[in-house]
Amino acid sequence: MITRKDVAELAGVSKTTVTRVLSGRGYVSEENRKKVKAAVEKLNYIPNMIAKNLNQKFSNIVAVLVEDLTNQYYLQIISAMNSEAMRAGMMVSLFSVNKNNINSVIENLIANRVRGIVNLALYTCDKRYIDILKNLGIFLINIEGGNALILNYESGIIEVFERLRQCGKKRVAFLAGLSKDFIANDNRYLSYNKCVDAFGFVRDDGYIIYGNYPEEDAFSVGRKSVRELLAAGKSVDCVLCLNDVVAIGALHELWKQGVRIPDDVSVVGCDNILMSSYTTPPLASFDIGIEQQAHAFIESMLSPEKQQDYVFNARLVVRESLI
Amino acid sequence: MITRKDVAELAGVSKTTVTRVLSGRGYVSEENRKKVKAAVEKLNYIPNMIAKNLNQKFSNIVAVLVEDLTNQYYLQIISAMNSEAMRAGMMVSLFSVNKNNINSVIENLIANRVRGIVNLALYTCDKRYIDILKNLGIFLINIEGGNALILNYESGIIEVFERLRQCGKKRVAFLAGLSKDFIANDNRYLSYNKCVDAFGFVRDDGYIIYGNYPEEDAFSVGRKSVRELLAAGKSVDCVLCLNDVVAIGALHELWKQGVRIPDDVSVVGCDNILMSSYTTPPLASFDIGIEQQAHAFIESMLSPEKQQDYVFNARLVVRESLI
DNA sequence: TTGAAAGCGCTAACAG
DNA sequence: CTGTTAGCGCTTTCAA
Repeated sequence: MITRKDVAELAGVSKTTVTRVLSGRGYVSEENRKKVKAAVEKLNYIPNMIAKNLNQKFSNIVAVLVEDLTNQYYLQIISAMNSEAMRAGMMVSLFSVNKNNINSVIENLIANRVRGIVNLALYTCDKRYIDILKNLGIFLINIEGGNALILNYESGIIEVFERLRQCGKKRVAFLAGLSKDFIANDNRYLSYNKCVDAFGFVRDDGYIIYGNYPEEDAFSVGRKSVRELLAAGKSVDCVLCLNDVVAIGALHELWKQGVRIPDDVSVVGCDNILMSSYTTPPLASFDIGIEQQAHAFIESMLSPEKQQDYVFNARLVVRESLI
Repeated sequence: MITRKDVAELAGVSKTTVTRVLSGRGYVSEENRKKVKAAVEKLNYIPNMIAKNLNQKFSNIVAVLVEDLTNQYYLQIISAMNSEAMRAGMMVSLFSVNKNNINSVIENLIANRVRGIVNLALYTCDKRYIDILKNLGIFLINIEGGNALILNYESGIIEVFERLRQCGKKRVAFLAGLSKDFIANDNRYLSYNKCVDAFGFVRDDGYIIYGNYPEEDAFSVGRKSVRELLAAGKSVDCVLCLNDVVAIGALHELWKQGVRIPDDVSVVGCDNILMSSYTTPPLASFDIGIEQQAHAFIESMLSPEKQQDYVFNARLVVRESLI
C-alpha cells in the first residue's frame, strides 16, 4: 500500500509537508508543492480516509434511516442527499429500520462513528443511545420528532378542499396508513381534520382509515384501506393518502372494483414521486421539495452550529386523478 | 470518549483482555470475562470501528453503484443486501453513478478503503483504478461486465414466446432502452434475438427500439419507445422491455394512445419489482431472484476465495398484461 | 517554511 | 490464561 511516507520519500520532503500540500493548509514552498504533486501522481497515491477519520473522531458517513425501502420517495431523497454529500466529501449510507432493529442499527452506527444520522423513520432509539450520540457529538435528526424539519402540507391540502368545494363535493376520506398513535401528530392528518371543519365538509370517523404501515408494505395498505372504506359502505368524493405509494395501491383497488377516477372518486397522493406521473390515471400529489429537503439535511449535518428550523410547504400538483 | 482503556481500568485487567472478551477470540478466565462485561455495561462502552478498521486495512462498508436511482429494483436489492450485510457486521452504502462521476466516486471509495464494490451500473472506471483496487485487495463486482454473476433470462423469454405462439401471435418488439452499444451483449437482448429465430417469429429491425437510458429516466424512455414504435407504423403483439420501469412507461403511453392491453398488445417487464403488481393492468415480468442475488453479492464479498460463478435464471411471472 | 514526535483507539505478535 | 509492545496511516502540536 502506498502511504504518505512513500510520497514523502519520492518527493524528498517530510510526511508533514505532504499533508500540508494535500490538505491545502499550512505553508509550503511552491517548489515542494510541485514535487509532492508529481510524486502523488506518479505513485497513484490515494489517501487513507480511515486513518484520517481516526484522528478526527468521526467517519465521513451520514446515515439515513428509513422504515420502508419500497417507497421511491426515499430513493429520491437519498439520491439528492448523495449529490450534496459527495460535494462535501461525505458518503450517505442507507438503512432500513423497524421496531426490532432500530437500537442495534444505531449502535452499529455509533460504533462506526458516523458523522450524523438522519432518521426518516417513525421509530426512534432508546434514550441511552441518544445520550451516547450527544456525548460523542454525532448529529441526530429525527424527522418524525419534528426537531428541526417541519413539513407543512396545510396549504396544499387547503387547495384540494377548495377544488372540491367548487365542484360541490364535500366528502373526503383520509387513508392514514399508519396506526392511530403514529398518525396523531402528523401534519397531514392535522391539516385534513382542520380543513374538514374549516370547509364545513362531512365529518365521519369512518372516513379515516388507519393501517399497519410500515409493517405492511404501502401498496397493500392502500389497497386494503380502499376495501375497508367500500366495505363499510362509505361513498366519498375524494381519497387523500399518506403517500404516493399508498395512493397507488388505492388507485389499483378502485380500478379493480370498477370505480371511475376521477369521475366517481378523486385520489390524491403525497410526496410527488416520479412514478405518480405514470399511474392510470396520473396521480395528483403534493410536492414538498425533495431536493431542498436533502440539501437541508446535509447542511444541518455539516454546520450544526446554525440550528435553524427548516420549514417546507407542500405544493399541490394537479393531475388527472383529481377532479 | 470511553475507550477500551477505561473499560480495562474499571475491570482491573489489561486492554488486551478487554479485546479478547469483546472479540470472542483468545482465552480469558470466566472471572475476568464477567468483570469486563460488567465494565462495558456500566460505561456504555461502544467500540470504535474506525480504529479497528485502520488495523484491518478496510472499512466495513460495501458500496453499491447504480446508474438509476429511480428504479425500485435497486431499492429491493439494497434492502436485501442490507439485511445480509448487517448480519455480517457490514454496512451497505449506495451511490448513483454516471459517465462523468464514476471515476471520482471510485476514488472516493478507495480513499475510504471500502471492503468491496458492487457495480450494478453500465459504466465502469478507468483501468488505473481497477489496478489500485486489485493492489489494495478491494473486491469489485462488475455486473455488466458479467464476471461472476450471470443473469440468464433465456428460459423466461422462451416461456413468453411459447405463450404467444399458442395464441397465434408472432410479432414481438424489444424495448432495449439502452443504446445499441450497451445492449449488444445483454442477455435479454441476445435471448430475444435467439427466440425470434428459433420460433420463426417476424424479424424486423424496426421492432427493436433503442434509447438513451440511463441518461434519461426509465419511465420516459419507455414512453418514448412506444411512441417511436407506433409512429413507425409497426403493429406488434407483444412488447418486451428492458426492465419494469421502462415497461410502466410503455404501459402508460399505450394506455394514453388507447391501445388495449393485453387484447391489442401484451407487455412484459423485467425484474418483477413490487410496483409491477399495481399497474393497470398488472404487469407480467421476469423474476430473477432479488434476495438470492443480494445474498450472492454479500457472500462473494465476504469470502472471495471461493470465486464461484453465480447463475440466476429468470422465471416468468404471468400477470394480466400478458395474453 | 519545514520536520520530528506524539497520539487517535484498536489489533496482533510475542513473551511471560 | 494475561500483559507488554509495536504498529495501522494520518493529523497536530511544537521546535527548529
